[in-house]
This record gives sequence, structure tokens and C-alpha cells, in this order.
Amino acid sequence: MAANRDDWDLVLRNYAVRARPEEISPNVCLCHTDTSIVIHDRYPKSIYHFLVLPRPIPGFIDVDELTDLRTLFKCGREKAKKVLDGLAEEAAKLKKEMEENMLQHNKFKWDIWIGFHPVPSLKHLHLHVMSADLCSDAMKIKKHYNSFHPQRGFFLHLHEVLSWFEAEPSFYARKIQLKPSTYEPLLKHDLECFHCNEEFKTMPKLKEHLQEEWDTIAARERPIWARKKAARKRAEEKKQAAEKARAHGADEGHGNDKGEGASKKRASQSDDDAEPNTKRARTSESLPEDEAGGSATEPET
DNA sequence: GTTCTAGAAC
DNA sequence: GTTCTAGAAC
Ligand SMILES: [Zn+2]
Ligand SMILES: [Zn+2]
Repeated sequence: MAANRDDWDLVLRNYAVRARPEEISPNVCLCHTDTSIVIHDRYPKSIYHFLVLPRPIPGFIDVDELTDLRTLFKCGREKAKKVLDGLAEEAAKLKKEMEENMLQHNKFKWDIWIGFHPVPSLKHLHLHVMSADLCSDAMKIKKHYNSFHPQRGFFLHLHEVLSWFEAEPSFYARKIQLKPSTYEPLLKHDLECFHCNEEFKTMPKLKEHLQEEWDTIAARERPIWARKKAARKRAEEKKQAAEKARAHGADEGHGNDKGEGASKKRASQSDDDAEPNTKRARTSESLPEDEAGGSATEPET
């Protein structure tokens, strides 16, 4: 079962066909259902980067039909829709967890992209669910960058793919061909920042700029989320104080039933715990609990 | 998908 | 001389 030079493109399929996904290393596989599994991208191209893989289902869909988007559409419109809806549902759950993790570890949350590559390198359909930053050590070459640029056209957003089902039959028919020749040239496009469209001549320059873009957003957003958190905390304290006062009043029977609790805290403080904006907290891709430094063999894309 | 590295670009 | 890209991988 050695990972030969010849089967590098089967990594994802090998996960998808596992009868017991729970036996896959937790450093690789986050969670699974009867119809899908969620794994870490082994070479994440953003701060958060996951893949949702559909599992073959006896009597419904087999592994050959799940090679990529093109083979999925070839096996029928209704079948394709069911698989995509299933992936969408899983991605929505994952997105929510990612946002919670962002707030917890980065003190703010930012956009999340959900989509496919029309011409994938690895076999087996995989839905990318990734944070919108493209800041990562594994982001190295132009092809990587353009394949995830949200407006380049190569990255097919899930909502876009789903919209094909609502379009004219001729449009649908054309889209589901997913011809490599229409997509591959997009990967050669000049390097442009997806935030501000500035052009860069080399990847290192672009990467430096992308980091600055993210730092700027973080510095802008963190104080906002810190204030929200502080407001929630105050509201909770006020509520608890009110309950305590009510209970106390009932016990002693000396309540002046004005309904208003005792809490009158007026924090003149501007911000409880506004983080210093310079912070570059960079939580890794592990979601459920912290567990950086995973060294297991995670899948690549 | 990545790694490795020749040679282009600066 | 160093940085960076891009094509082969038996
Ligand atoms: Zn920019
Ligand atoms: Zn891929």
C-alpha cells in the first residue's frame, strides 16, 4: 500500500472510499457522515482550508462518478443536484464552525469561500471551504493563486454551480462540459490582489501584500468584535444580577417589586478587552480543539 | 498535488 | 550573485 510516485493523485479517493472514516487520523479527518467526509487540506492555501469529499453510496453513486465535477454532471442532472446539495449542507455546518474558531483564535471573523476547481489535479470531487485570505506558506506559485482568486473564474463558487440548475437548459448544457481549454488559460493571468486589484510582478511581492491586507482587516475588525463581546458580557452580568436580586427578594420577602435588578453598572471604560491591533494571531487549521503541529499525512489539493 | 532544479530575470 | 519561475519527475 505504498504511496507510489504513480498514485499521488489518488489521495483523496483513498479517503473517500474508506469504510470507517473514524479510523483516519484526526489530524486529517475532522468529521464525517454517511455521505461525506471533511478533511484538512494538506497544503492549505489560506489560514483555514478544508475539503469536503462526497462518499460513494451503494445503489446511488459509485466512486467513478465522483471523480470530479464533470463526471458528476455526466451521471445525470438529478443525481448531480443531490450530491451537490449534500456537500452544500456539510459546507454550511463547517463554515459556522470555522467562524466560531476565527472569533476564538483570531478575535474577529472574515469571509469564507466555498467552491470547486473545474480542472482539478487530484482525483475525487472535493469542495474547498477556505478562509478568504490566501495567506499561507503553501501558497507559492501563480497557478495556486489564480486557481483560488475569487473573481478570476477558475474557482467555481458553489452558489454559482448551483445557479446553473436554475438557468436555461442551453446554459446548463454548456457549463457542465467544464472544458479544460476554457479554464486553464485563466491560471496564467497576471497576479492581481483580490482585495484591491493591484498588480504584482512576483509571488513574493504579492504574498507580502496579501499579508498586509489581512493585517489591515484584522486591525479594523478586532476592536469591533471586542466591543460586541464586552456588550454581551455586560448584558449577561446584568441579567444574572437581576435574577439574584429577584431570588434574594423572594427569600427575605423584602422586595420592592420594581422589577428592576440591582445591577447598575455603568462601565465608563471604553473597551474591556480591545486587543492590541498589532496582534497577528494566526490559528492553524485545526478546528474542534487546538492542536497545532499536526504532522500526519494530510491530503493535498 | 509537490519537489527539484536549470536558467531567466533582475 | 541572488531571486524567482516553470517544466520534468522512469
Ligand atoms: Zn490589495
Ligand atoms: Zn483540487
